[in-house]
Amino acid sequence: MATLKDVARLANVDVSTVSRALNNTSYVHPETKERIYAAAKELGYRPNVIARALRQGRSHVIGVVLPRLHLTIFSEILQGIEDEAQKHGYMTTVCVTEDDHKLERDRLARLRDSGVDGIIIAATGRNGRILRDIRATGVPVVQLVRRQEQGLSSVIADYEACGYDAVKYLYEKGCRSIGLIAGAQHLMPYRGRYEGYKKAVAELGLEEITGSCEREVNSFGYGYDSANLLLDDNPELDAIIAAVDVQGLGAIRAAAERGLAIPERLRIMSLTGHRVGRMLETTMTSMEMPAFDMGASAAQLIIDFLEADPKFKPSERNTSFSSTLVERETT
Amino acid sequence: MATLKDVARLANVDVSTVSRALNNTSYVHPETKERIYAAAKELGYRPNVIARALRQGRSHVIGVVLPRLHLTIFSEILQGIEDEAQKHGYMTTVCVTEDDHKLERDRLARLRDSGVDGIIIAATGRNGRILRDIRATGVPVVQLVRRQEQGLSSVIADYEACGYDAVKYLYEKGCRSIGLIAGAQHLMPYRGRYEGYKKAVAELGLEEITGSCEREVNSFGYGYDSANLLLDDNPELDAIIAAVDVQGLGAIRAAAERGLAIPERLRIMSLTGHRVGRMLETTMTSMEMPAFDMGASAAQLIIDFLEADPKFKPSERNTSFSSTLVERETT
DNA sequence: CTGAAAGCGCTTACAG
DNA sequence: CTGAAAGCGCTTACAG
Repeated sequence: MATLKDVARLANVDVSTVSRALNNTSYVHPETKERIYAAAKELGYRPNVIARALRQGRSHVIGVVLPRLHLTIFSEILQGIEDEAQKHGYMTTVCVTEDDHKLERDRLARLRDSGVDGIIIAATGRNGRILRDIRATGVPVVQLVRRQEQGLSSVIADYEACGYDAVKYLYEKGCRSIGLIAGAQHLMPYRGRYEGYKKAVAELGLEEITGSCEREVNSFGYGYDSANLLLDDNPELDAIIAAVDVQGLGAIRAAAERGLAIPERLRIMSLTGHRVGRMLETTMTSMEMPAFDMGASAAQLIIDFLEADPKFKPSERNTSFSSTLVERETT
Repeated sequence: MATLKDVARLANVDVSTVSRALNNTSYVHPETKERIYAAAKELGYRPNVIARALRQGRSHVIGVVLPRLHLTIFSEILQGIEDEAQKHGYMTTVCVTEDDHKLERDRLARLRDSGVDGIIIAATGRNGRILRDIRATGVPVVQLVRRQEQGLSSVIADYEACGYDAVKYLYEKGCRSIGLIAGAQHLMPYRGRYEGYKKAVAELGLEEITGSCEREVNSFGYGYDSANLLLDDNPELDAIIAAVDVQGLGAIRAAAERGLAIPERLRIMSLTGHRVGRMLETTMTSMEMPAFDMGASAAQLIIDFLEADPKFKPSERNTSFSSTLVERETT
């Protein structure tokens, strides 16, 4: 690979001049510039980003830490992050934690040591100390989807409204026995959805019916088992609200196995719609959050911070997006 | 952040000694070592990987280029890659191309310039030249899933056997009019599956019935439209083979809309099973490739190359994995 | 067994 | 408008 030095030699100038010309970082005589560009082109010069990173103390890499990608909203969110990052010349490096806080800790350590410029994370909520330590060294950290920590910026959706609106919607459809697959209550999205559900159920004078099980929360099995428990305990149940789409798939499957007609006998919906809901034998009603925009927004937050004047670094910011109900066949 | 220099000062030795002690790269007196470890610990020293990368000319990052992650086998494959990479101290940076060769070209350029040590790619097949150029600079390149180029190592599945076995299986189930959703014939997995299908159909004396449409190939819509075309043109059709799961979802949906009972009236299966097949209202039969292992194997190939003695760099290697039929409810 | 020096490829004050 | 020099934080021959 050709280096700055090679270009400098060919163009008959100093490396510093080449650097200035190529980066447009200060005035260079047009003729000199011309020569430099020609030389760079001839040699197929590509700047060594590692050397640049070392010198500038900036790697132009954003670390992204997510629980999982497959069959979750996170793969759509990630697209938003990458899109925004690429636009501004940043690369992205993604770590998947499976919601295991030890894995998460390990990945965060690696990211820190690998010199990422910023971190976007949908956290387990068990590594707040590390996140704050990282933040304290000047590396911006943005919480995504889950606002688990105080003092760190965040981009989330309005989960409480999701839960609330879903109940109201199902009530209007005629449902009077509405079950919620509750999820992990130490994670704010699940907690928020439950709070909204609870509020609506109370307002409507309905019974609170929630179910959960011991399996990994963001999974088909969790939805399947929880739906079965709900249906066992509440034979009169006429609606199930799942927190996320894969849980909804599990609930649909459970209903199918029991021969419960959807939506006539049992209505099912998810509070975190993503693409899969539209692709089913019976398409699934869901609350859809603007996943792509949320990802882009998180990346924007990081980049704003990084590109800001060191004297005026933006402070903590918390953004909440609204979800919208998309009606399909399961209700 | 503490640097080597800080540690050296505290331990009263030269930075070079600290480096040797911390990296175990040559004998250091036990007592000195002790002092150095203590100093490093006290300062919370973390090596600056960017500086190390610049000095060693190795970044310990593997670039991964994939068409997409959502609802494809690639998310499982990626887990295999990351698992293997992490084990050997490599990070991974993932780019998604949407099978757009311009995007792919751009991402490859970025990866090259960002100094990745190796590249794993499921390519569009339109940037062979660039891939070979990258390979020529000593950066190992492994083709994954799609073996589009000669002269570059690859990890694939036996697509032809998949197509062949699927037809034989359906024939044994009593099917005599078996349609194939063909997919993009310039991509080797689709081509291979078609060849296997063709061979089996010929052996069995059946009619060759294939369908395709103009949409993005790895999508629900492609499966949905193709299935509808197949069913319009061949009312007697009693089986549909989809290349990938999302196409299968599309076919299931199309059948459901037409009121065709699955599997009694129409059998449907996919040749690239991943997790979603088990999560459906009617679970889907599929050929399952060992996705995780394939990813791990690709990463292994890259790492073997990188860790090998410069004088004995391993040469091109092509690995093919077998798929296994998993029978579910759609057949 | 350890130190001093060179250098990876850049950028950026500092002169002039 | 451009050059010379320093330095980012490491590693690694080279001496001794």
